[in-house]
Amino acid sequence: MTRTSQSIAKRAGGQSHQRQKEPTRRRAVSTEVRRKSILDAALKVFAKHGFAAARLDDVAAAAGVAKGTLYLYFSDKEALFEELVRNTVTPVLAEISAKAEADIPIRLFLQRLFEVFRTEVLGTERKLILRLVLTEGQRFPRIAEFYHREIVSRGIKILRKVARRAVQHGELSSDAVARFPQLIMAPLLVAVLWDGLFARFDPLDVEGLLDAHAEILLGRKERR
Amino acid sequence: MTRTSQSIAKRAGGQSHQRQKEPTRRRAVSTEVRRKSILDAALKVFAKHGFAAARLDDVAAAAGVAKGTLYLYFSDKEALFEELVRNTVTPVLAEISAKAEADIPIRLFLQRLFEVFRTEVLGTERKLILRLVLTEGQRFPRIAEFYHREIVSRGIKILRKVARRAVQHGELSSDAVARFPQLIMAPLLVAVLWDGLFARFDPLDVEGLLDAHAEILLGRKERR
Amino acid sequence: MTRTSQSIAKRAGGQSHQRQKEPTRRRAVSTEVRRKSILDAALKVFAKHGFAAARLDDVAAAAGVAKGTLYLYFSDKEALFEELVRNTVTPVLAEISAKAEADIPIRLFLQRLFEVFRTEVLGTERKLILRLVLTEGQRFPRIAEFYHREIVSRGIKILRKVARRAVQHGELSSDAVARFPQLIMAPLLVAVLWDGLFARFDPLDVEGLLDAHAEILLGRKERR
Amino acid sequence: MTRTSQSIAKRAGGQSHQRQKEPTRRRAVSTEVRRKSILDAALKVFAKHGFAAARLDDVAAAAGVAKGTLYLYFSDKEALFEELVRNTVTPVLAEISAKAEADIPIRLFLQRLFEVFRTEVLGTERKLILRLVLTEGQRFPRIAEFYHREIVSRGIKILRKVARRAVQHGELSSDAVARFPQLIMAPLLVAVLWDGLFARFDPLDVEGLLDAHAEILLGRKERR
DNA sequence: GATGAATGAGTGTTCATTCAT
DNA sequence: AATGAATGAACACTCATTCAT
Repeated sequence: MTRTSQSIAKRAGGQSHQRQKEPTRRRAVSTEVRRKSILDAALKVFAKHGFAAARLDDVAAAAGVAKGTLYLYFSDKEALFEELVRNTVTPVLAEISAKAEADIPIRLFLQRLFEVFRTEVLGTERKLILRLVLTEGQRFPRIAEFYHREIVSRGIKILRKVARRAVQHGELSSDAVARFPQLIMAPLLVAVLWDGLFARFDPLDVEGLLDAHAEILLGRKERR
Repeated sequence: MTRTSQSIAKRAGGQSHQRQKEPTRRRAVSTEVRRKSILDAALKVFAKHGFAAARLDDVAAAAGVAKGTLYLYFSDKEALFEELVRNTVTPVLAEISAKAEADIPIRLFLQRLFEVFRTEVLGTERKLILRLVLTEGQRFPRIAEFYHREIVSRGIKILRKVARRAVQHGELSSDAVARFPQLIMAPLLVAVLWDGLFARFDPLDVEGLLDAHAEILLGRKERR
Repeated sequence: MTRTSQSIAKRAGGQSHQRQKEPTRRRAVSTEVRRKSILDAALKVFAKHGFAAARLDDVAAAAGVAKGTLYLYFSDKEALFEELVRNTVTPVLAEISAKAEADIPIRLFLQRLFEVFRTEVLGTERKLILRLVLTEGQRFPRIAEFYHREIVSRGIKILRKVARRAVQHGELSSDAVARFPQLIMAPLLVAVLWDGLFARFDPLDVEGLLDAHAEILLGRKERR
Repeated sequence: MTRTSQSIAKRAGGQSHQRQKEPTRRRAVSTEVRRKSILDAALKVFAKHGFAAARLDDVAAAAGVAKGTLYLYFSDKEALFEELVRNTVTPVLAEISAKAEADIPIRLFLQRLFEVFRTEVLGTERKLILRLVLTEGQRFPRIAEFYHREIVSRGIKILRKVARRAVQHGELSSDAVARFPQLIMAPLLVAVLWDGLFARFDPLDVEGLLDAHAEILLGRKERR
């Protein structure tokens, strides 16, 4: 229930044997490493089976630790899942945000946004996280809220700003996208979902999809 | 594995028009009614907790039947879930298809499509089914495949036809939508997901979203 | 729990419609036939799965009646099982008894006893009943007691009489068999058990076994 | 079907003579002890109710462990039952075999065989195992096969060897027993069955029975 | 009498969580 | 900190029995 893992804090105390800094620091490193390996393992297992059907046994096995060890790093299954989302999620946004600051044409912005999404999300484990948020978020209000606060609303703000500027610059003929920046992201999410649902028997040409999407958003054919 | 012995004939089937005996008809009706009430209950429970976390006890209670009764109608939890999707899914498409047959302007078609989606999906339990397909489909290949075959691929075909016609009629300036009809549906799916994830603290103006979407697709402001 | 089946008794009463003898008698016949077919089915199913693992669904299906019908003939699963044993068991003994009455040499008696056992027990469904008694009897005191009273103790009495006579006639050199007539039957039971346990991969030459057994009992080689 | 994740290494295995760490050895011991207590409990419960009607709840309770613990030691109910048989079964044979090696007169051999059987089987829990094999073996082909391979066929081989030697030595006037060593064991099995079925109201004088049996086999009265 | 849909107590099995080592 | 054996609540599924028709 507590969303912070317990034992890490404890680390300072205990330790009757009077160890000097060396081992402590070594421990500290190894602690972070272990924590990371647990989260990696958890991502694999949660992505494959979903939250409810995922077994902590499998997570522990995949992480190469004992089951009890999980509870030294995360208070329970839910906390592990929530931390998983919190951990993997943030950095991408910064990148996009950075691209938006520069006063580039929206055509270029979209091109880069989609490119980043393709390489940094679809091509990586972030795709799994995103899918987990979409599929499990409803049952995890804290995750939904966190994701909305940290990612969605920020992303929307950025997109809206870019769109407004494009309208002002005459790059976009309507403010539709500025009012509903979700329209920019919708096909990206669909790509993620399609990949999980139908890719097996009907793969999606994501690049083509995003090109077409940009074309529509910009109201004309893009040259690439 | 399962050694089912008791079992009720699946669905009334042919409905041989005029059965003579009262009891038969009464049974048949009552059987269909009960089946329906189980599916209704299942939808509620699955939609709320997801497949894995849903308890058949709750389904039975919500349906007002004993737990064992579920097994007279569905061989196991998975079968119940799959039938749930199969049962609720089909009719909407017909409606949309009908609208597409008439040689109406794409502007009008989109308007009606979105209207049907808002009233017949978002406003009903179909929203829950759709969400279940999106969130659980990955773990239920049969459901994903069924849904793709019966709904998605058909829907895409219809949309593509409409889009092609619109291109020929000069209503659309590019064939982007014809190549990726998913772009038409993407915001609708996002609306469903948003509703489940963020509506609590950041409700989405679906009508506004869809208007803006139409505006973008058509490349100009719509008058409504 | 009641060891008599209920509904058969009821048959006399009820019947508001005033039927004459004809239908009643027809019913009576059909009742007995049905009862028999249920017992036949029960034997198959109990013999295959044992009492606890046998399913009344299967019994009903094999008997060609509805599940509820079983309860018109037998008060519950136990009663059905007990009646099964009671019904099939008795007649063989009479035959053996008959053979014993005649003042035949023990050599001949044994030869005939084994022959009857081979043809009337091992070759028939009685083998299954006997095996059921041996395997399930411990959990069904009433069956064990019934079987002991009706079959075992009577059989022992007969065998003892025959053995005593043989001792008096000098056909047997010791009264060992007269004291423990079980020794005559032991290989027969072993044959039944062996058949169920090991016959698949190590069939038993029952005829050879019984010949050898007779040879030992009589203290010399038999000519056949 | 089963997705066992926790699992304790089956049996200590090689017992690598000298382990250094206390805890390892303590665990090992305690593990073996617990395993044994579960098997003991299982024997009681299976012997009383038979396999199908035995409840693992009862086994766990009798073993003084939680129900889940059973699954740390045995993959499922069947495995528990099979291991039960495998575990308890072997040692007796060695004893008998040992007695057979010595070139003792068959009269003595039988005397000792019966004695061992009375004290080491009838007087112990092995009686229960033997009875379980006889009563449940038909439904457990692996058990039947195992028992045949490990016990029955070996036992028969030993008995046959002894019998042949006795024939050669003129101790037995016929080779009947050599051809069908089952005839030696039959009364022993009958004793086990009788004990379970009829002992309540008609106890069997096993010693007398076996004496009489030896007398018949040897063709003359034994002096004891 | 006969049916078979409905019941619900009962049971094998799983798995998140704890805790002695 | 780490382990992994132990726990026991939880849950899917079964099947003897009932009863309305």
